[in-house]
Amino acid sequence: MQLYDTLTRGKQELPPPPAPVRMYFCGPTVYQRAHIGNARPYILGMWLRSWLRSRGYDVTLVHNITDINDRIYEAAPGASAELAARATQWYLEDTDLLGLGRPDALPKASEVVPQIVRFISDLIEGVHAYESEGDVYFRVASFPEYGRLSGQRPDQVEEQGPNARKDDPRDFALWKANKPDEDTWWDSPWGRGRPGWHIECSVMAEELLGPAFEIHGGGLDLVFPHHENELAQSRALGHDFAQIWTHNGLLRFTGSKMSKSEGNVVTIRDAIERWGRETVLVFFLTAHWSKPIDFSDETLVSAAARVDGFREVFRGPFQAAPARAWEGFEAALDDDFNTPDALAVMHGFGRDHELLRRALDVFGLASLAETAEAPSEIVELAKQRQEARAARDFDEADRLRTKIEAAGWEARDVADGFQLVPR
RNA sequence: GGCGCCGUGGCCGAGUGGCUAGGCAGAGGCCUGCAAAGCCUCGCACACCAGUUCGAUUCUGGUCGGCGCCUCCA
Repeated sequence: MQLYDTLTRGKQELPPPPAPVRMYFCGPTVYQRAHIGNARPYILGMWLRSWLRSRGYDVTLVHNITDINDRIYEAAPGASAELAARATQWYLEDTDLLGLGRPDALPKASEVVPQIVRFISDLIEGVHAYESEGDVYFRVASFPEYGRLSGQRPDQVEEQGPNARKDDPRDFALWKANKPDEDTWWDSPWGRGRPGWHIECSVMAEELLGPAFEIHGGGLDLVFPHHENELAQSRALGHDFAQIWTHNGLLRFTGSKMSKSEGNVVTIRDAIERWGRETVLVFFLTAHWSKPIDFSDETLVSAAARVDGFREVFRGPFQAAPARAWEGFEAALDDDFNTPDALAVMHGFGRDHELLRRALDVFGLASLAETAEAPSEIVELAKQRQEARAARDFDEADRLRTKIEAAGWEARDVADGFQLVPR
């Protein structure tokens, strides 16, 4: 099993099963309803866990929730904690709609503040951090490896606005002194304040997975500065931290990135309400996880057609796939979790219900194998239609078909009678 | 200014130094009372320009174009 790793810019091999695979995926900042782009790392994490477990790995997936952040203070002056709690609930509800279950742990930044304080204290004890008027900053110059993950050179990074508290404009905040309009804070050796953005992830990951773990995931837009800084903080303390960094491509919406600041947002709920959870999942399956993907009517319509196609397979007779067909599926996913390739293999399963069901199950799509039972009154109409056809009264047969269709079912003639399929 | 990703047939999208990706949409046919579903058949694909090579969509360099990041965006 290998995965593309941002740090080494190449595919990295995982040790063979049943080795432990500890995964940390960066989750959302909770201050409003999550958009469909936020779902990508969540879905990727859940799918990877599912696949690796079926391959015999001992998998632990941690997916964090950032509930301390400027955006939250801004969005709910005087009630930031309440908003964070509510938006956390929204996120859980919305991702639950995808039907993939939950990660093994969903830690929140606000629950690990004491550990964060300890982590920062350790950095100050070395040469890597310093206190300044109630803030604490990471000293980028103290860490020669800085920039390896993102390829950024600290001296080339765009000039920031002046901040007199920093020794060097490239330094980043580990702890921020409380401001008058910030209604949530914690006490610390440096006074009242709250953690900076990046430190929480280093702490939560190491808290739950240890100082060295296998996979760290998140959106491509987090490579710099977020993940670069996480890596710097942890390595500066001598921790190995993540071995493989998986960064998922971003969703595009009418050409540009879907993001809250662009205002071109479709929430997870909206997407599922409009397209259904299966179509949304298949949509994500159609592109490799590391590549950008366009959220458009065209791509979703195409995904919906594919969903119908899979459902159709289970309505027809069983026919065994060629020998070794499953191996192709395994090979596709073992090679950098190539879901578009796996999808092509799945189409090659033909009418082998068993194989297709097994494959769909990896992605939480086993529901596509379930065939719907028509209500008795519809079955009755279909029987009447069969009689009309037998009597060669085709006007009556077509009238009944129209009636069946109006009730949401499609009457098909098959060799030994009829078949009713939801429309 | 710096860093990174990407350009494949109408659309989506894998992949490979020479051997059919696949799906969606479309055209024709078989089947059907008519359909639907299914099955069969079909379409000069690899941004551009050089180079390496017996041979490049695949490697190298450049050009053009799209996208992302540059200290609180998944």
